[in-house]
Amino acid sequence: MGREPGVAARHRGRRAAPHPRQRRAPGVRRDARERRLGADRGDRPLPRRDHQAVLEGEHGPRGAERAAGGGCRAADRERAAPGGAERGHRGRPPLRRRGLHLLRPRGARRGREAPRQDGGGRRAAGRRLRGLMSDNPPDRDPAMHRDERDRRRKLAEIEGLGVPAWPSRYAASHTLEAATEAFGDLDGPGLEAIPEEERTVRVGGRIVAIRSFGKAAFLRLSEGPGTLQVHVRRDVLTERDFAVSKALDLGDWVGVTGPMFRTRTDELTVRADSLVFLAKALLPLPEKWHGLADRDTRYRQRYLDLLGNARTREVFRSRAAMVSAMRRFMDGEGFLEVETPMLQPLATGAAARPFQTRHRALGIDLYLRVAPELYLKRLVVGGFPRVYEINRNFRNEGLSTRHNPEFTMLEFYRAFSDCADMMEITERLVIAAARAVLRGEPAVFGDDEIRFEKPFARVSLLEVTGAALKEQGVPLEDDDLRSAPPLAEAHRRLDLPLPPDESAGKLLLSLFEALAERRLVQPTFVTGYPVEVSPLSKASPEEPGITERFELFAGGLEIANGFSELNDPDEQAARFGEQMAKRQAGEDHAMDWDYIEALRHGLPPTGGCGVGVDRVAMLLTNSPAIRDVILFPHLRPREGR
RNA sequence: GGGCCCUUAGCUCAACUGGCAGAGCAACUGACUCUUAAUCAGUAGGUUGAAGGUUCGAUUCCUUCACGGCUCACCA
Repeated sequence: MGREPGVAARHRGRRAAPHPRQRRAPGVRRDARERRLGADRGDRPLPRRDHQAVLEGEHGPRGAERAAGGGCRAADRERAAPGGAERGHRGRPPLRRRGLHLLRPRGARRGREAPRQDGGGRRAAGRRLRGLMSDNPPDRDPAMHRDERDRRRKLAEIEGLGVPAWPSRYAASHTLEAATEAFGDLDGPGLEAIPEEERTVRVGGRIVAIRSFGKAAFLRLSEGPGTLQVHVRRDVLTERDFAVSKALDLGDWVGVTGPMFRTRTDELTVRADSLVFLAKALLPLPEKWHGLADRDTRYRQRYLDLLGNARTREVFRSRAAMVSAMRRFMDGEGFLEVETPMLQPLATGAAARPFQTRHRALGIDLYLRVAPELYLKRLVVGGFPRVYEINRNFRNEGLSTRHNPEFTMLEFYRAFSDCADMMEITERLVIAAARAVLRGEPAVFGDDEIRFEKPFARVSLLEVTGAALKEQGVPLEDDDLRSAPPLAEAHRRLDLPLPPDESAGKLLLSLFEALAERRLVQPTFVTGYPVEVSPLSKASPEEPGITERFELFAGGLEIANGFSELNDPDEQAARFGEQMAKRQAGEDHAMDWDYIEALRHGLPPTGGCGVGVDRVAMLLTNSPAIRDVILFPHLRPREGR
């Protein structure tokens, strides 16, 4: 609420003196100026059903009505008493809501008759509904877009013609995409050579462009990934269908039946022999040239973004393709897809602040999970040696271009595997995901080109951080990179804030994140994470302070984190204990005795890995912000207004 | 929470050093039966985010606030 249009509408409603408008009988031709939305492609394909119906003889207005009437009752009534529904509306002026004239001093001054009709029970119901939604009198309701009045008037015109305004069903013979595919290969003469019945289609879509010529018009329909032009002619349509066509607005949904042909400019087009009204858009489409540009509106009203911006639709198609490729890959590797609790009594598996909630019946507090990790490993204990889950995690932290409070992670575990195996499979997984979206092309991410090709670089945390420090003019010896005081000194010299826990491991990781992470553009496995920052990974037998763990970076983003799972229950209990002892402000660690008990039943040597699905989607769709790959990202709630 | 930036018609944006607030698109009225950002003629649409200050005069300069963005911090 409180979006710009509403605010402006409020001002206008209060003080603007609308220009007097001629009253017209329903169905009278409206303006003939053309309107249009930038041509684009739609998104979802429509289910193909009854595609043959039209080709089996349901041509013409009759058939169209039948389809529009949702079957039936409405259409049958219509046939029984043509124009019957019209009577109730005939003679009424177009929709104006009662009391509007009070706000129109100029019109009144000019002596123009103030509109004061009720518009029928349906109108009244709509008004009551709006009354419920808002404390404002309807005519100054800020929720009423300035264009909505006109659109409601046209809706009334359509209803006044006896046409069902909100039919239930539409039996298309083709999706727009399918119709284009079926006839797109034929040129004009080629189409003419086919009998009309055989090139007749029944298609539906949203009107995204109207170019009107008084007695004829071109409509551009959009539906799913398809788009198709429709030619409307007065000498072809029934009088009523033509009247409906004159009352259409951009954004409305219609269906048409007629033969395909090619225009003089060679565009594949349906000649509308009949036209069915399917649904009204009371609010206008996003702006036609620039699309929807306002970031905030794009996120808050994603449907408008999808409607107006082909690029947005493409991003989310790519994301879907990527996720299904990941799923196919895991299935192909013999992993079992599982679902583990989102509501957990303890938020474990990652060091992050959880969201807290309450279960009434049980009388307990629960947390939204921060990671599925410990549950998935319980499943390995239970005898599912390969499991994975693609699902949401919730972390009660700040929002940024790389963080959304809920994000999607693919997490998988494989028995008899270690960190190195996990790197190998992660590499193949990420390449498979990239291939599904990019089809072999390198990923363009900002100014960089990222090549998801075997083998990904491998580098140790010590090496890469040491090199970055050296470049910053703060060279440290290997020993110093493992020791807290020199690492803390490096922070001071580089004017970096110290992490709350000043262990050597945290300090090293802090320097890595500050100096090195962003520069890992090509896919790179970083290995050798200190034990202090890896409480769930197994320590290396050779280097006691170092774990068998890796993180994968690309485009400067962390996209995966995997390790040899710590399966010694005593060691795990000790690590949890250390964490609790060191508990810092904000860090909310807990001893998960239930998990320890599971480990005591014996977890085989297991490798695990989590992949940030949103982050990978960012890389593969060249999206600089995580919000661009999440359909409905979290935003600060709108205030005031 | 800190820093920087933005806010002008429904949308996208102009408006010189402080001097009558504009355009395109959308809307509305009219013309037009093959258009492709169709075209043509006309109409309407603004408390320039809010409040205060400086000034003869504020969209413009100053202060505060609000909304939004970016960024930093937080985020094993």
